[in-house]
Amino acid sequence: MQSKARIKDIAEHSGVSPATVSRALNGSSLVAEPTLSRIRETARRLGYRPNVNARNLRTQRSMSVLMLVRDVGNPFYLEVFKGIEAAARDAGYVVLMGNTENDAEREAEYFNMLDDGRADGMILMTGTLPAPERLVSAASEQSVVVALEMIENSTFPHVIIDNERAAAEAVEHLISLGHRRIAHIAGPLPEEMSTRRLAGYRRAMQAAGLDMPAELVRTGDFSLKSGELQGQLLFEQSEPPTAIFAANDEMAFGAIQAMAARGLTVPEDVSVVGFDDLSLSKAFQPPLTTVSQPRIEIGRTAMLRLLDLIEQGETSQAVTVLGTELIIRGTTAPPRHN
Amino acid sequence: MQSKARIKDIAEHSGVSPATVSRALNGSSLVAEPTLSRIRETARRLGYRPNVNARNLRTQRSMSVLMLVRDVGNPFYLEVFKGIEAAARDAGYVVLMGNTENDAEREAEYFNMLDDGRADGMILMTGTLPAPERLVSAASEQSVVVALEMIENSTFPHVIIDNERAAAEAVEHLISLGHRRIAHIAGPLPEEMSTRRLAGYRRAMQAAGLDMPAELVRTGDFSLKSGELQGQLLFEQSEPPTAIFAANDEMAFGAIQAMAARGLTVPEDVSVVGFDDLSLSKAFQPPLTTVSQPRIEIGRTAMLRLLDLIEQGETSQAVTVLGTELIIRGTTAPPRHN
DNA sequence: GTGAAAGCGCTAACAG
DNA sequence: CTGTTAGCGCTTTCAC
Repeated sequence: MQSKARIKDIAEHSGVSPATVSRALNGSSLVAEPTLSRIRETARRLGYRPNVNARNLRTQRSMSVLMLVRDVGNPFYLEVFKGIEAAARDAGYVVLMGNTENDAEREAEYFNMLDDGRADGMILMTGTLPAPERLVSAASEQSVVVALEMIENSTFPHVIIDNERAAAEAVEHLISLGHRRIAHIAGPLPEEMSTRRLAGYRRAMQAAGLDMPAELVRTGDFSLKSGELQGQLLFEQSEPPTAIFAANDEMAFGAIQAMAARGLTVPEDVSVVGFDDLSLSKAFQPPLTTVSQPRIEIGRTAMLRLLDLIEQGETSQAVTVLGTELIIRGTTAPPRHN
Repeated sequence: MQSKARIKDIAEHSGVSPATVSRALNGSSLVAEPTLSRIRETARRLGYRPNVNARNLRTQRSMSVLMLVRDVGNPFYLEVFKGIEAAARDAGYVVLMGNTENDAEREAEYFNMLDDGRADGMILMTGTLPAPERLVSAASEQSVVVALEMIENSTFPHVIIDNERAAAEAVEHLISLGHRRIAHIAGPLPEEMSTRRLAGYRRAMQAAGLDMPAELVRTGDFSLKSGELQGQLLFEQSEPPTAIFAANDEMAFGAIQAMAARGLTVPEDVSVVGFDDLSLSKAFQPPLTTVSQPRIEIGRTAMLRLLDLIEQGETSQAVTVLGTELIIRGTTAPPRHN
C-alpha cells in the first residue's frame, strides 16, 4: 500500500487524466463504463482516500457542522447529540463539539469558526448570541439553527418545545391532585428556558387562583447541588410547600435529597415533579414524575433544518415546536392533610 | 467589513507581500516592528481569519482530533468528553465526535478519516480495533490513544484504570460487611472492561473462600434494562443473593428497580454496589455505593498523550493507570440474617 | 527583513 | 466522454 495515494497517482496508473479520475470517483455521469470501473479498481487497489482539506479548499465547504452547548457535562444533551450525530452522518457530515461554559468569548470564537471554513453551519444550544463586536461577520449571515432555547429577535430557524405549556401541565397535575401550596425551583434567570418554565408555573397557579408567595419561588442553576440547597431553604420556612415543581430533573433529585435529609418522604410528605425525563429518572426510587421531551427528535430535526440552510440557503420551517409529555410516575400523590 | 478578507488583501492594504503577512500573523520573529504592527492592524480592521482548509492543505495538519465511542448516549462519557475538550482547546485543537454503535464498518470509517486529513489523531474509547482489511493504512501507523478500555496486543498508549482491582475492592467491601452470597451482574462479555471487572469479582470471592455458583454470575449489557432483567432473574431463584455487585451504575439502578418491584428494600434486604459513580448516583435514594473513576482526568490525560503523539511522534507513558476510589454510601449494609 | 515563486491535492470551466 | 488549465488560500523554500 502506497503512503497516501493522490488523484494524480490513480490517473497515471489507469492512463487517464486527473480530471477524469475526479469525475469517476465523484459519480459524475460523464464517464464511460470501461474507464469508470478501471479507475475505481485502481483507487481501491491503491487505498485511495481523497484529501479532505484539498477538497474543502477547492469547494469552499467543510462537510462538518458544529454543535455548541453551555456545558458538555449536562446529561440532558446526550440524546440530542445522538440525534444530531445520526442525521449528520446520514448526510455525510461530521460533527464538531463545542463547549462554551457560559463564556462569551468562547462562544464568539466558535461562531468565528464558521468564517474560518472549519464548519459549514452550527446548531446553537446555548440560548445566547455573542456580542456583534466580537464577531467577524454578522451572526445573521451564518447558517445557524437554534435548538432547545429560543433566542428572541433572531431570524434563525428554531427547534424547540413549548416550555411554558409543558411547565403549566406539570403544575396542573399537582393542582389536580389537590395541592395548593406548590413551590417552584426555577433554572437560572433570566435565561429564556428558565423564564418560560417559570411563566408556565405562574400561569397554572394563577388559573387555579392559588397564591404564589415569593418564598415559594426559588432560583437554582439546573445543578443537583442547587436543587438540594433550594429544597433545603424551602423546608426551613414556617409554612413549607406540599409539592415542588423543579425546572429540571437534576434539581428535582437535589430537592428530594434535601427532603430525605430532613426525614421527609416522597410522595407521602411532599410531591415532586421534574422536567427533562433523563434516562435515569425512571430508575429513581420512587421513579420521578417529569416532563419528557423528544430529545433525539430535537437533535435530528435541528440537523435536518441546518442541512436545508446549508444546502438550499433556506428552510421550510422557521420555528418547529415539538411535543412534550407529562410522565406520571411515583413522586406525585395527593397531599397528606387534604 | 469585506466578505472574507484573504492574506493577499491584507498584503495589498499594508503594502507588503503575502509572505510577510503570513509571517507576521504566525509570529515569525523575522518581521520588523513597524511592519508587524501595521499588518496586525489591517488584519484586525479587515476582520481577517485565516482559511483553515488552505492552511491545513499546506501544512498537512488539521488541528482537530477525533474521539470515538460506542454510544454517545452513555452518561458515563460526559465528563471524559469534558476533559478531552478542555485539553484540546488549550492546545488549539477542535474535537470531532464519533459514534460507532458497535458497528465495525463505522469504526473503520472513522479510522480512515485519519488518512483523509480530517483529524490528526484519535482517542479511541470503543475497546476494539477494526479489521485490518477494512483500513487504508495500518492502524498502528496512526496517532491513536486508547482510553477506558484496554486493547491487548496493541502498541498504542493507554489511559485506563485498574478495573480488576477496583472491582475486587468493591466485592471485598461486601464481604467485609458479612455477605457471603454475592452475585455479579457483568457487562457484555467478552469485552475487556466487563471481563476485568468479572475477574475482580472472582478474585475477591476466591480469596475469601466463597462460592460462586453459575446462577449468581449474570451477564447484562451495561443498560438499565439489562440490570433490571438480570436482577429479576437473580431473585427468582430458590436461594437469592444477599448482595449484588453490578459492573456499572446503570445496571445497579436497574437491579434495584427490579428488587423494589418485588418488595425488597436496599440495603435492608439486599446490598448493591455499582461502578462509575455517575453524577446522579449520589442523589439516588438511597445514595449508591459505587466505584468512582476520575473521568475528567482520564479525558484530559488521554488528550495530553495524544498531543505528544501528534507533535513529538511519541509519548512518555505507554500505559497510564489512574486511581479509583470506592465510595461507600447508602446501598450497602450488613446482611439481615447474619 | 522582505519578496517571488512554487505547490499542497483537489475540482470545475472550457475545449475538443 | 476526456484532457488541459487554472486556481482555491495558504506557507515555505530560496533569493536578495
